Amino acid sequence: MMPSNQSRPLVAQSDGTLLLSESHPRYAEARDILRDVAELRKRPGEWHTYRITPVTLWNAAASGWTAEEVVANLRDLARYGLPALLEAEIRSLMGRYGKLRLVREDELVLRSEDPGLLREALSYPGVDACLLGPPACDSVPIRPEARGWIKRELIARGYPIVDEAGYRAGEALDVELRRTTEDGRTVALRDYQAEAVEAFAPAAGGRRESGSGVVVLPCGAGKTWVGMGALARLRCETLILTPNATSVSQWIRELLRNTTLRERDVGVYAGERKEVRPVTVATYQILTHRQTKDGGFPHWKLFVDRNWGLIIYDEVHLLPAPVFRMTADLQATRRLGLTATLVREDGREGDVFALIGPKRYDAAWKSLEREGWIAKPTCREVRVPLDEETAPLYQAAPKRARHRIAGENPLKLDALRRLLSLHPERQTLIIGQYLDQLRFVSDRLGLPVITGSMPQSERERLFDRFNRGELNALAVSKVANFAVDLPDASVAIQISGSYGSRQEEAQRLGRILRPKSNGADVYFYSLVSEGTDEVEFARKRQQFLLEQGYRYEVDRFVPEAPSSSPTPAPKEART
DNA sequence: GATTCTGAAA
DNA sequence: TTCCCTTCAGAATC
Repeated sequence: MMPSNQSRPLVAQSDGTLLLSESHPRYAEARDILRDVAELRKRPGEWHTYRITPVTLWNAAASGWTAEEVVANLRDLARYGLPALLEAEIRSLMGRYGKLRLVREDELVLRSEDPGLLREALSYPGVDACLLGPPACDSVPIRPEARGWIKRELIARGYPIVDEAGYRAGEALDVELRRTTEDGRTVALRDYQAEAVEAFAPAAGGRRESGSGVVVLPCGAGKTWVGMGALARLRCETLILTPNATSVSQWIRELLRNTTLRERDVGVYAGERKEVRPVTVATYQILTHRQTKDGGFPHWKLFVDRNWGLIIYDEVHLLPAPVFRMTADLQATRRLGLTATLVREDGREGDVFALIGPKRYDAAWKSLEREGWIAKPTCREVRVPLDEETAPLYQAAPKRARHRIAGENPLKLDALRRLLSLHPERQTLIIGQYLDQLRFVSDRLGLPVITGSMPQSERERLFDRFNRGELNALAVSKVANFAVDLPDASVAIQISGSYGSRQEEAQRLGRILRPKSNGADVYFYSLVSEGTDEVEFARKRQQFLLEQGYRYEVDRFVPEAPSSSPTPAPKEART
């Protein structure tokens, strides 16, 4: 029998760091709880590092957790107890959630049953400019235009505001999901998509503060369907914002195919076309475009051109700062954020929470995989040594230049050849960061390479050949991060990547996650130069996928000595 | 009038 | 911290 202190899987530190033992029998139970109340930071081996932050606690509170439940669960899991400091922090932060509420009375009012808390919150500089009149003991009238500003400002200071002031209905729109598409396929939301719509906009009344917030779904799980479901539920004129033009046409196509909207109801506001229709799809880019350096934002009027009842923010983790600013002024309009990850590289999770809303629904990648909605990937990191010429070059190079030398390690070509030979029948994408390297690889392997400078028409020709199986492998640059219409492959090999972008890693894996017609598993390889900074960068990039429950195995590529007979690379699996 | 090219911004 | 891709707008070219 285990000693009693070994019977618990978690070590909790007073700064909010939580260490979870992977091999512990209660690991799965603990992981499911930490998913709701903390975020995973590192997963290097036996001990997984989680972190509790104010935003993770408030998201937990928004989805119904009480401080008492969080404390009780952590206590039950913590091997050496829950540090008093951390417990106090959890109680204090979560205790504040719901204590400050924005409500609509005759006017917009910030209300609290805790006069001390309200006084504290109002004491911060700038807050008095938001007030419409003098504060009473338990409430204070707020200027309607300051609704977003005050939420954002106070959350940054540790005071979350629950917004129950409701939303304008927007112009009504007669729209529903079709029963079947024109080519006869049945239109229906999957269970998790319907649950997400329900969590965002409950059918009958429901919680007054829902109707704004974020739905988290993995790539390929059909986020547009959640958007269409919300549209059909709320039946109002809707503005949809997306990160790029490909995604704009995808939204338009899906809306026409699966809802009762007709062509004249749906508009594109991007590039050449500036249509404003009952449902309008625009890019973030056009909204943030400015004529001159000091000029305003000429396209912002789109936000008020019509009486939108709903704004959908696709890929909300990419929302640019200026659109955040604009969104602060639009708090009376319902907002739906869609994303595969709430994590932002710029650390503005608090802005998403305050200005779009709390997390309303979150489907774990792993559970969708079990149900067959996304493919099951095998992820391998392959360590490739530097050759005799490159190693001294790397050592001598200034720190800044090293990443590129490691990324372009010529031995990666041999490793690539070997990986390709493992899956000769599979459609394979080779994804890289440097155009020089991609051209080198494509030249040696006799493959076409697609980069940003290739015209769209030519890309499509290559995609067609790839989809028809005339081409087994295709090298692609960073276009892979953006082009939504990239064909389906079942093997992806990453030969170089940018400095630790978790976002990018998820996108690239997403390229192969669409379920295969034959139900086949898929493979994701990442080539990393051994003994270089790339190892650390790769670790950082992998973080998000590890958080979703994927694991990477580490192999070492052993180049064949030119004279000796070829031997297979010894495999050394690590976690 | 439509297209391709170019530069700036992020 | 670089490299890369995308987008917008206006100019050049057919």
